[in-house]
Amino acid sequence: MAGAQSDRKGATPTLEDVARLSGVSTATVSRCLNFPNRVSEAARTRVLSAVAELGYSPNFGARALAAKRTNTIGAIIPTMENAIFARALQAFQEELRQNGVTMLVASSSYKPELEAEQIRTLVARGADGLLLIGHQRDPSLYEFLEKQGVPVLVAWVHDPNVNRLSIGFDNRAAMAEMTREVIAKGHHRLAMISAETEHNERARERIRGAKDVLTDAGLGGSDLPVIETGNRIDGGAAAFEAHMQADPAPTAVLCGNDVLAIGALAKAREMGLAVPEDVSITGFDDLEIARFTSPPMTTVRAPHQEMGREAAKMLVQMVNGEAPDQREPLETTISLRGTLAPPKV
Amino acid sequence: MAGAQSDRKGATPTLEDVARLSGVSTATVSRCLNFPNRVSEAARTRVLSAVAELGYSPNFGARALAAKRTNTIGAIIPTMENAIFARALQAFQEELRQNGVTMLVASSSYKPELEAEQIRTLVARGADGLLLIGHQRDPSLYEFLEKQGVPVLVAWVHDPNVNRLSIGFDNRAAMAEMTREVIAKGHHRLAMISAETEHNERARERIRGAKDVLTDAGLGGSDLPVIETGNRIDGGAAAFEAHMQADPAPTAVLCGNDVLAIGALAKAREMGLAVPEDVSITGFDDLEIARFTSPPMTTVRAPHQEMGREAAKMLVQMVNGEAPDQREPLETTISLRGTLAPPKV
DNA sequence: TGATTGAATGCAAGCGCTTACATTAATGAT
DNA sequence: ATCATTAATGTAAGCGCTTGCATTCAATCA
Repeated sequence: MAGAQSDRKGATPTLEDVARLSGVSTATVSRCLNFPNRVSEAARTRVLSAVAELGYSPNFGARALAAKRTNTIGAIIPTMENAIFARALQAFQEELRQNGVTMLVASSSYKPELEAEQIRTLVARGADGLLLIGHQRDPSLYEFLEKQGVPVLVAWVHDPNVNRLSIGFDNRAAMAEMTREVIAKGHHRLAMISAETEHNERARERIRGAKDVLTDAGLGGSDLPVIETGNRIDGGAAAFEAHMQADPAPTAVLCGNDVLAIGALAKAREMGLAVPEDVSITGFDDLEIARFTSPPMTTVRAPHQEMGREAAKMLVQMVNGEAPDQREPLETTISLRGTLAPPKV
Repeated sequence: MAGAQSDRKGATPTLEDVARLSGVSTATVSRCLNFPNRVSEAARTRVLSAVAELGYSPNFGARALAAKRTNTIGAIIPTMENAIFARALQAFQEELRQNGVTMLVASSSYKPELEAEQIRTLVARGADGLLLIGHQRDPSLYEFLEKQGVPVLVAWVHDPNVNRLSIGFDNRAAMAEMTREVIAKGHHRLAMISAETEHNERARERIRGAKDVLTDAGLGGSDLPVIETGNRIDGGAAAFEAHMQADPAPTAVLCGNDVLAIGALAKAREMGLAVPEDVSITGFDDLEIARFTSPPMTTVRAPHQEMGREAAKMLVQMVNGEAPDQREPLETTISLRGTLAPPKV
């Protein structure tokens, strides 16, 4: 009765149907599909035409079960609502697709417990590898992944002190460079608006970068007023307002990212403060909109698309059992635009 | 020898290991995990503690193969870079998660061929159901999905003339309402900036909505100047500039979405035109940033999160073989803010 | 010519789970 | 006490694919 059940018309064709139609064994069909050059030319053409004729498409579950591999890579990002992750992810997905692997995304809303759950879910779903943002998370998660044999790549950071493959830029150095630009304009009283740092090393590193430079310049880095807030425009606006209550008020406000900076800029306008005459504002990320604010935003440009693409390449290697080299940090640049100028005298 | 291979320590535990440890059959373990109330209290506690002790987690491929179901739902959106899809997707994912289903996303970059490929990929990957944006696509794709038995839900539109389950709002009516607001302010010369309409019925419907109202008001709807452009800020800026070359120039520019409107607004400023004194601008979507532009943007608010959440609920029903009712269109509202005012006399 | 080799293929044993069906135990109705 | 009914569990047959090993056959070598 072999094959009787798959003879029913209408049923999804199986490997066996293809084998029967092309007059070879299922093993040959399987090999033909997975390692085309392991079968003879003749067999290959017969199989391929049978595949086309039947409209055969391999069953994912069966393949995963037998091959112990799903050709799926998971990505967990803090939020989809920030264009910056979206853009990197888009590039990541495109590159994966070219390699025949599918992306599984989840977002953690910046919550570690949720992220832990997502990690377990994606692993249970058979992700062959995982892309995570930032190194910081409970060590037991890394142990879990190690035990499960799921390779991990960490993106968005570059920290030579951590011995784990990553692809990213140096958040601390980037913010330091921006801070140097700011004090080079003659600012002495700075303030900073940051994303919440508790579970976010990128945010912390950016603050450190700013403080480093201020300290070196004898401007008391440890005294830098920093307000942490959620990554939303209104959070940036509120923090800016709070900073400007200080007396004397800062002449420049560094923002940990563009979303916060846009909020700050909007609030400045609302408060009747001219930017950059009364106060300078800087961002980080270089979202598309940064070129269209009024005045256009001075911000840090990080190569998000490149990061996504490279991440995909590395991860593909990793799930294939190769060990890619740790990359050098990606370059960031300062986009000098209208929101930064010397302070009034 | 049963189970000999899974006795090796270190290997991932299987259902059989759990069964052995808890002294029941694999069938009982399986039932306990999938339908807890089909097994006795006693068995349940034993099984559950065995699961915990072994750190058992079901094998995805095996489960998919045996159950012919993956508990995965695919979503294909035009782009991740627009916050509006991201927000809906986030809500969609959250709701799915609560129902134990995982989301598989792909983005098509507004390209039909790419979308077709993504649809096939997601189906091959075992998606139990699919969320798609808009009705418009090659009929053969719908046939394919039908043949594969994969239920589809279409979001972002509500068209009573199409006999296919959908969740969304009435793009045409929403834009009509906005247009009515505009002419109620006394505008006679309008222009419109739209996303590219070729494969985008939402964009087309919005244009129609505007024209409907103008025609009814005796303002020659069919003469409405419309410029189509890519969904980017700079596209909106360029289109705005082009519209303003007309003589006489329009006194109000309707934009098909907020991204375009932000571009228009930025260009107006650059051209030295005051908004809303010299020209009114309206958007569509109500992105977070719409409240923070200068002046704040008058736009159409659509309930994206609700749409995402409802879509998830409906799709979960659908993959469970239930047939949810077609929902009424979701309500849109006009957010009247600063970019709309009567024209100068 | 016979032995050796390697490429191409086939055979068949799983991969780990679900579920139809069979079996047993417990309950209630008569 | 008897039988029908229901609840709980077990048995075992797949689900559709991959892959180790065995087999075949033609080419190559001594």
